[in-house]
Amino acid sequence: MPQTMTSADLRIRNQVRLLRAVHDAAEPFTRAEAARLLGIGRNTAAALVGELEQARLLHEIPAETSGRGRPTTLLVPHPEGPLAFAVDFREDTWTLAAVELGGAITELETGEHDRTPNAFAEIRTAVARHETPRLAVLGFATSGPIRDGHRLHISHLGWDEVELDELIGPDWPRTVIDNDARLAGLAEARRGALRGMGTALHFHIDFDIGGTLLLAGDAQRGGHNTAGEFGHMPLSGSPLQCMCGVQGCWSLDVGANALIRRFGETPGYGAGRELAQEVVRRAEAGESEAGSALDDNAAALGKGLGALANALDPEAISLSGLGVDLIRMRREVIETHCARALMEFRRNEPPTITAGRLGEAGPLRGAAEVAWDAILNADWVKARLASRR
Amino acid sequence: MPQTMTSADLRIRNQVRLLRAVHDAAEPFTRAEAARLLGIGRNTAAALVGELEQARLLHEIPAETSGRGRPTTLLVPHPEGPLAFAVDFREDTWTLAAVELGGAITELETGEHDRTPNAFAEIRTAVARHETPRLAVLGFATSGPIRDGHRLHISHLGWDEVELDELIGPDWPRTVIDNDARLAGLAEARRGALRGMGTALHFHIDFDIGGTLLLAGDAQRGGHNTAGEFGHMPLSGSPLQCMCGVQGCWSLDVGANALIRRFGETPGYGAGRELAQEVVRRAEAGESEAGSALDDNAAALGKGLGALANALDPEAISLSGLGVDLIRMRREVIETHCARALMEFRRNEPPTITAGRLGEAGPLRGAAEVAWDAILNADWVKARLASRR
DNA sequence: CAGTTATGTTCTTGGTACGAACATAACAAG
DNA sequence: CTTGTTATGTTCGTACCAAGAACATAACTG
Repeated sequence: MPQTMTSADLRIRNQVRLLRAVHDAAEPFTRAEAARLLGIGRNTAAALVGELEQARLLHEIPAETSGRGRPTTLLVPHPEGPLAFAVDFREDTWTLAAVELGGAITELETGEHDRTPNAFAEIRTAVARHETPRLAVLGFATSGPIRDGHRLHISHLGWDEVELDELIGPDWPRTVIDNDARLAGLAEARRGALRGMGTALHFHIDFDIGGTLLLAGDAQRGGHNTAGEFGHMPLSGSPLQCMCGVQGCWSLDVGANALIRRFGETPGYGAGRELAQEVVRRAEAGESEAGSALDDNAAALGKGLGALANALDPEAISLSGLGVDLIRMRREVIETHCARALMEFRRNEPPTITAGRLGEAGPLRGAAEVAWDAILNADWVKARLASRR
Repeated sequence: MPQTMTSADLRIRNQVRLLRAVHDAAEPFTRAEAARLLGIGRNTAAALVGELEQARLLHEIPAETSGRGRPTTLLVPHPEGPLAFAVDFREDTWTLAAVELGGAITELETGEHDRTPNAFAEIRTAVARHETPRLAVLGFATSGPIRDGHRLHISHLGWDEVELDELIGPDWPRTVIDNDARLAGLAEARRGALRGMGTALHFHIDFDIGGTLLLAGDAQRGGHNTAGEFGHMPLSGSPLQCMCGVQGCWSLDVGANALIRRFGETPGYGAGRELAQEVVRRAEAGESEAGSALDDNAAALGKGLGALANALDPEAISLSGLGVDLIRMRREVIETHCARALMEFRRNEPPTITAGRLGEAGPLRGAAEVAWDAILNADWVKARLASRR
């Protein structure tokens, strides 16, 4: 509500703040705590909550009493309240889940797909199978950049700027779509390792590196919605040509493709991920060639992270995908090379480098976040309150 | 005002929005236009403006009548309203200026300094010479990172993490300090080449490269206030060791130091800037060795810009310092190498690369912006309204 | 069992923006 | 020169909001 603001909008605004607080909180809180949190009176809080309860957005349940004072109620999502559906669309499979206010997630269905845009229709059917009047919004995580918000490019499926407006038609629920690496980062920023950070970075390391800059819990999208291709900066000095059309990309030295290339296989997609996992297993088993491949990967990763830290000064950096393995097995290599790439004056407070806390669920959780973001605003809440009185 | 919000705060909020609009507008606007802009009624606008006039924050002057309708007034800064002072602190000199709401700037004094922290005391004296009750806040642009907002490091003056809290004491006016490259970028984003951009980058090219990421008109500061050291990423493949302690920095190939090194001089500070300017002049005169040095500089610049564009997806990039010369004389080289470093799928909409519009005044104008930012908020305006009724 | 404490509830109050109706000062057309 | 048109200013009554004070309530404590 950056624009007009009447006293009636004030109420809505506080209700949105309250819903947002409930959604973002790590633990449920009581109505009295909510009043303190928002800086409003107990009487006002009661009025806000009352209306939200009527609109089936919040529900009050008796809080287990602790200490003195009149017992109060815990604010929880309404059992008949709106749901966000979240879809994680991967190379061969998809997952559909329902997410309540507050982030509680229930997996609804998973399926395989044929790697063609038909998959979207299948997913729409799956959504229909689980559709309920409670469904309010759908978040969709895919891979590859979505230019200008509607042209989807997934190179490993051979999708060349597929027009999303044709795949996601008017029969779809309200839908928000974004790419997996960005959404995984967003999820870490909201509910994972990057929670509470003002400036942070997240990288998902798969075949190559995708990532996102997170500022105050929001993922940055760039001018054409294609921000985040950190893997395509020449940060580790590779002499090779990248499939993206540029020479020397960081992704040539970090990720599954780099591991595979080391063992004489042609980088690409498909079975490459399993090959990379095998390299990790062998390295864990102590095989020296595999270990040294991991060393190189970790060194290049660290070097790039240090360079990015110079420019962007993150408080913390989280990793997902292969990054989790690298940090588990080669933390020291990463940190050493990161420090070496950091400007000297900042080596005494390097960014924390950590594994993401949401693991494989990152993109799905991130999709849920952007879905909820799309409705946790004055306009939607206002309409909801008006329709349910 | 993210926290409490009563109906009284609503008025303040709208008044801040109005002041912000006046400050940010390219051209003055009338009271009726203001009402439309803020989405409020004419009556409300009259009330807001009336109070702001009484607080000597806004002034109404008759607008030259155009077309039909009752004549209205133009909203301009109050002639006795608050002033921000802005300081640009450079290698050997400083400039002090006064800036009104809306950005109108008056230079007050310039001076030289002895390159020691004494300079701050001299500047404080100069401020005192021009001090008026109208002075509300001081913005200060310096060079070098200011860690955690209070430890200033200026390597070319040999200042190693000077404690700002000792230099800027309680006898100073309310003071906001930041580094020149970041402030120059902010100024471009607010009043220059990057105006209105959601995502943009600015780079100041001097001995090396400093810059800032600008999102929705705000410069990003990072977790320790040291974001912006883009020059210390290995973007152009230099094999050399950088003075910052890292190998391969972009700054080794772009900027005055790179030009100087090419001609056998030791990079460093002092006379280097003039040497670099001489190289530029010689190149303009057609001297081939100088021209080729410029080519290399421009190529490395373009390459780095492309890499950064992949990651951050700016709509536009502006340059200051030596960058202005490079873009004037070698635009094509920069753009060619930028395109080459861009991922293929985005080469058809590369970021606009342009010279900054504020030239040498960038840091000063940026300092004025952060100074005004510090007071154009609910708390300050509320206090001002309360004290002047 | 009485006192303490934290919270819920009720009612009054000051303040806000809005809408409608009217006033005003320019221009335009005859 | 007069009358209509147009955009803006002004006044007044209305709906709404959050705050504050006073009181009620339900636990715990000693």
